[in-house]
Amino acid sequence: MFEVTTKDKNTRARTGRLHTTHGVVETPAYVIVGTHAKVRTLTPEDLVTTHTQMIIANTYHLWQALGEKGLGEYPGLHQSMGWSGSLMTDSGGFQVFSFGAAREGGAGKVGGSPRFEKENRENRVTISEEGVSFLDQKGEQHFLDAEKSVAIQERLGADLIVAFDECTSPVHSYEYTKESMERTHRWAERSLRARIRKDQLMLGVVQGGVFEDLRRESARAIGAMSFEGFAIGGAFGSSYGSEKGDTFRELDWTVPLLPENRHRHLLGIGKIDDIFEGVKRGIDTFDCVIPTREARHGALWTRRERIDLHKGRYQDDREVIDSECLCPVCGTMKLSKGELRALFKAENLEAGRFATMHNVFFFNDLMSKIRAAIKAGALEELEKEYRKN
RNA sequence: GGGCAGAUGGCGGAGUGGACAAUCGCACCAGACUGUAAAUCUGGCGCCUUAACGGCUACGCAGGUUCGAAUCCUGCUCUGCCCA
Repeated sequence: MFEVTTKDKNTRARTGRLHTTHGVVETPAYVIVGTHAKVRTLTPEDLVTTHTQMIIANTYHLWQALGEKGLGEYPGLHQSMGWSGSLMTDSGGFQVFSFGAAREGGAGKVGGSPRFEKENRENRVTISEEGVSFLDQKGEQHFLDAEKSVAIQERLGADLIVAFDECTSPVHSYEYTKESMERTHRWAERSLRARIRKDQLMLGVVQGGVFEDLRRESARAIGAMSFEGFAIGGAFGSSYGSEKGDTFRELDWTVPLLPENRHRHLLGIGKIDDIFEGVKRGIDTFDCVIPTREARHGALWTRRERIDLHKGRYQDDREVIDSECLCPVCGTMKLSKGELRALFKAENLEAGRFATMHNVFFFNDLMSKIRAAIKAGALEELEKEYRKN
């Protein structure tokens, strides 16, 4: 159940409370990614000290890791992770893209170039009306469809689950995107029908790529279904990161067509600027690997800059990452950039953990400040503090 | 004093007559990362040139052999080990 608690006067931004079986998520909120039922490098205690409200795990990866037998005996994500807060699982729909079109198309879902140029790049996914067949590295096929995705998600036991969908690529044609979207709508209905448990919330996923009429059509279709909430997924393509005007136009097209009093999630986004853009367009929750992955890669987010600790200039830096930050690393340990850099250089695994703690705290703190700003009618001022240009 | 081994780009360390400005690793520089096949990947890394399959200078120093030498020869300098 979701309730809107405050509405911004100038934008579609709002604060809210998402009630799950494991508590209340104050929104707007950042959902921290823990694909394999673990937020990489962090302990369960770290999740608490970083003020994490909700974590998202992944259906496809856990299904593959656990197997049918493992799933049957699985104690549930909460117990497995030692996490008593709110959890969600993605449906596996993103893997339809990341193992499929992303590999052969050479595009990320937000445009751009292939990330691993040397790897073999054949599409390992076969999509049909029924579902999706994934070819693993041993050459075996694994079939996932709406019913199976929901069944797995019910076994995993997150508070919030996602209807099975196909995440399309920004380089997909209009014709393909339309065909895929319509199929995703059918999968959405199948996902709803496949539910057995009553204690989980389910999000339907709006697709439609970068095409306005498809996005609107998808928002209307998915928005009319009996989901507890809605997610916006797929390609943002050319709109993403553009300098002017059209940034997140997909949200302008879709959010107004979704039920006002239900939860809205933006799948797989984002960075600081994206968060503000999303919040202003009425998004309640976000999930993204940026805080955790970039932390492991040595990149630290602060209000003023993004610090790449691998740079030699931080070798003898005695300052903490961010003197204003109250995270365990900056506020309590007071670890300097030079010290943290040394840990990275020594390949000490604590480096990734400390960096992740900082970034996760940072994004959770950003959301907290956004909530306060919306309530105070000061969202614009807050945004200026975080966006220098 | 004698014997042996070795001196290569910021460091380590390949190369032992042409395809070497020189494998590779580290360090460094730049970039990427957005529902995680990612604690990862890409590019650069002698100097000049916007750049180059362009020019220049280079493999301890000085000569020599050769069409051609980081690679062979001679001497020198230095370093390590061994014997006196």
